[in-house]
Formats: sequence, C-alpha cells, structure tokens
Amino acid sequence: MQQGINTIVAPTSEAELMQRVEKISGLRLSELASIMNVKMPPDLKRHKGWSGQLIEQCLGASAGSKQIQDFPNLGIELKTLPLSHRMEPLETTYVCYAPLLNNTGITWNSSSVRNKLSRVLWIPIQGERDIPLTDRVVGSGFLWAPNPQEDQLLQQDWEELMDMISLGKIERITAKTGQVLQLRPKAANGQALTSAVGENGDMIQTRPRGFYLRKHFTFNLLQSVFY
DNA sequence: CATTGATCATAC
DNA sequence: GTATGATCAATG
Repeated sequence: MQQGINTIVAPTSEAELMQRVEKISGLRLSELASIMNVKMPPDLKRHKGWSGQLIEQCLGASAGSKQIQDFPNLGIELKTLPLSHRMEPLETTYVCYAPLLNNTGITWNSSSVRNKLSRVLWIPIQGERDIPLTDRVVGSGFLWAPNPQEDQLLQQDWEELMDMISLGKIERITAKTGQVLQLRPKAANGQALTSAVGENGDMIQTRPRGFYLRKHFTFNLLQSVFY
C-alpha cells in the first residue's frame, strides 16, 4: 500500500497539492478507498458524488457545503471528470447553485461561477459504466484556468442566463440555452421548489437550478492541456 | 444514443 | 430549502 497520502490536512502550497495529485494518479478507486479507510459502494447509482468526495479527502480539501473553493487558501476548486476510454467527458460538470432572486448587482466578475472556475484542479477518472467502480483508475490531475476566449464564452452564457433569470424568463430557459454553460434543475427531486421572478415581475415557485459546463467545453480544455 | 430534465446522499 | 459532491435515466 502507498504511504503518506492518507492525510486529511489541507495542503499549504500548490506544490504540495500537486505532489498529492501525482501520488493518487494511476490508483484504482478501491485502492484509494482502502488507503482512506472508506467503504466502497457497489456503484454510483445511490452515491453519485462518492468518487468526488473520496478525492477531496485524499487531497485534503475542506469538506462541507460552504460556497467557497475547495482549497480557499490556494484559490483552487477541485473537480473530478469522468472520462471514456476515448478521453471524452461522460458527464457535464456541475459548477454551482444558481441564484434566482436578489441577483441585481452581481456581475460576471463577482459571480460564483467565475469564482469557482477561476482556477480548477481537474482530476480525470475512468467513468465508463461497464468498468466496475472498484477498478476505475484515477488519471493525472492538472491545474487549469480559463483562457481569455474561454472566459469570454462563459461570461456570454452567464450574462444571457442571468438576464433571463432577472427578467422573469426562467421558465423559458432550457438546457439548450448557452453555448458552454447550461442551467439545469438541481434538487433532490422534481417536487423541490424555490422562489424566482415571474414573467410579470411577480414571485413564482420553480425548480432550483444549477450551472453546468457542457461536455464539449471540458473536452476542449482537456485537448488544450494535453496537446 | 446523446441530451435534458430528474434524481441520490449528505450537512446544516 | 440551500448547497456541496455529482450521475442517472427517460426521452426525443
């Protein structure tokens, strides 16, 4: 068994964080779970965030549901990325909860989306469903920050979506809206409701939403990093 | 068969 | 309910 990576202490530097990232690269999820003394679920059907939380623990990310980056002292957000054998993302990437109310005054620069995506540690993980969870291998994690073009695309979509939300057009937003950023339901189930601005500026109840990165966006950033 | 809309676990 | 970690699975 590997030594020295079963830490829960937050990394104090980027170099320290990346050393830990290198140490878990190439390991199967079962090996990682064993090292961390975490029980493995049979699959992800009822444990969708399991691998993400396992990696968090391995790297010493601060747990919890706080609206901050995973490594606040380093300004780095952690995201796992399920990949096919062709190195293509298998899922969209959740970014953050979408504010539906009281969002006047929020700009792209002060938005949660930009804050979360300003610097991301991506950890690729084999994600194909025919590979048993236990055998899926962790890939080489890498640091990424949006380049000017990516930042502009994200800003465009964010502004379009936030405008619609502010103007009471949230029910007109579908997952098709946005080139690289999507707004989709984000809740425990379809019955969950939250307040939002309606068509006439009134208050309506709607499904909570979250921001997600489209797969082609994460695919492209993978390409730019590895080629 | 890719995508959209729905859903699962957990902390507070 | 809000927010974190996400993937599932019905549907077109």
